[in-house]
Amino acid sequence: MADIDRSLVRSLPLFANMADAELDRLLARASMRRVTIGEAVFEQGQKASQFYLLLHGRLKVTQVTPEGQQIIVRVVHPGDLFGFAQALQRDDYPGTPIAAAESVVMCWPNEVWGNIVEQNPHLAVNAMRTIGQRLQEAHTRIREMSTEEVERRVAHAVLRLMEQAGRREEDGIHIDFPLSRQDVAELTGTTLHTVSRLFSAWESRGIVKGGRQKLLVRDKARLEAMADGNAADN
Amino acid sequence: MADIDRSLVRSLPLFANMADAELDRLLARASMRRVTIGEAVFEQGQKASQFYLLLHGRLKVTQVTPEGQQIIVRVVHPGDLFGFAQALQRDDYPGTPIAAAESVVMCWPNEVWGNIVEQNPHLAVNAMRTIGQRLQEAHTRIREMSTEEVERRVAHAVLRLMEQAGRREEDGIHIDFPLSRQDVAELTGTTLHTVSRLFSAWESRGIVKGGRQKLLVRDKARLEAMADGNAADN
DNA sequence: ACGCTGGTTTGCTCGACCGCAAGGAATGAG
DNA sequence: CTCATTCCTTGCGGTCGAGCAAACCAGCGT
Repeated sequence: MADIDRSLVRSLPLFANMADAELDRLLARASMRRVTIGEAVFEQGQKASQFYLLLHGRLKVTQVTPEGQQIIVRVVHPGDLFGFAQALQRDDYPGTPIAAAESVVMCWPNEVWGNIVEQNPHLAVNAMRTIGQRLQEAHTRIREMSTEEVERRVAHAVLRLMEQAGRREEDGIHIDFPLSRQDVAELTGTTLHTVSRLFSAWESRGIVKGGRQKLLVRDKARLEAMADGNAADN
Repeated sequence: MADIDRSLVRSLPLFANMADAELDRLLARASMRRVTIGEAVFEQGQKASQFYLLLHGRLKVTQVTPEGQQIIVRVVHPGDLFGFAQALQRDDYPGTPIAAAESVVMCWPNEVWGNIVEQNPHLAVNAMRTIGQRLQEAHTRIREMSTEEVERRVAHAVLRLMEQAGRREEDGIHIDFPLSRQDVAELTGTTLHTVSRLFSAWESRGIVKGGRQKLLVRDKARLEAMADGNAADN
């Protein structure tokens, strides 16, 4: 396998304060893979043999319930770890990461993890922070789903996507990967219909501008006001 | 401060494969504290200076929204770590752990964490597993809140409590700490009224038996059937 | 024993949101 | 260009569960 260039990952916070030599050693055992839109990196329930890092693109991690209902557990952004199942003490993957945009992932065999941690506690600490952050996000989501009604939840979700995947454009901030109404519904625990209705309403008030698998936030302030519960009609 | 006996924690999975000497060194830096029912170990938003381990008792970790709505983020059982805010890259505590029963906690100053990890990667790995498990539980809860209607969610929550805090009794399995309807509501994202109604209905069908801050599961199988969506009336 | 406090039960009403259904627009394939 | 697929919109009716209100009850302190 061809060597992987250090510069690809050097800037990631995960590898901050890791010596070049260490990093090279780590990269020597990694492999890379392209994932085309709609393709799954691995499948829920499959035996977990590797763990992954997203270099480029965007993934949505989905879970399906026994009844066939689907939800999006989280969105993976460049620089995020995912599929670290064995760190979670399980031998199968709990979800399916699907490429929402053309993506490039990097992966290591599971056994590497033990070595890494032994030799480089920094990385372990960083990884733990990452997982900790996930945990907090999850709790935030639980709190929102428990206490807020749909409109506010969706507003929050959109704002979060904006932070994580927003891209400045002439007339607002664009969510920088294909995102359907259905996706937003699965992120917020509602239905595609309700999301569509909400977006329509917001668009007529000039807060956002929608499109096929597209979303543009024009008035961040008003959206935040809504998310924070200020009724804010007009 | 008096020495803390190794036997108190030896059996915890968190400290599995940790040498006695190491463990003693760790315990030497720990302190212990009793928490009486209703008392908070620390408060949400407070600066995080220590991290904790629950030795005995039961805690419910609550968060309050800006609007004053309260939810229970999770229940802490003996042997669980909690308040590991700095591992999550934040300097304040995200929630308030309140004693639901008389409890004993153990705690360490934050700085200790770094040393521990450096000297004992095992512990880091174990801690990560713990957090990973939390994350999974959170995702499970998100999935349930997204896809299941209230009755099934509550059934799931009760079953989980049963696993974690159940105690065999003559005529069923008793949840071994004071748990109000309100608590269950805050765990499942519903209202005390709805929970009360559900429990009444279940009781009349012989599935559970309620009491003031008490709950006894008489027919686990039927409860599981309900949680799994089998309508199961009769 | 008495009255308080905090937990629980239960009825009623109403609204947010889901689910269905039908149609419309954008995109890609042949 | 046309067709098919996929995504989006919108109307309508039904319902689950929230919210309010009023009792009720158990346990505690005095």
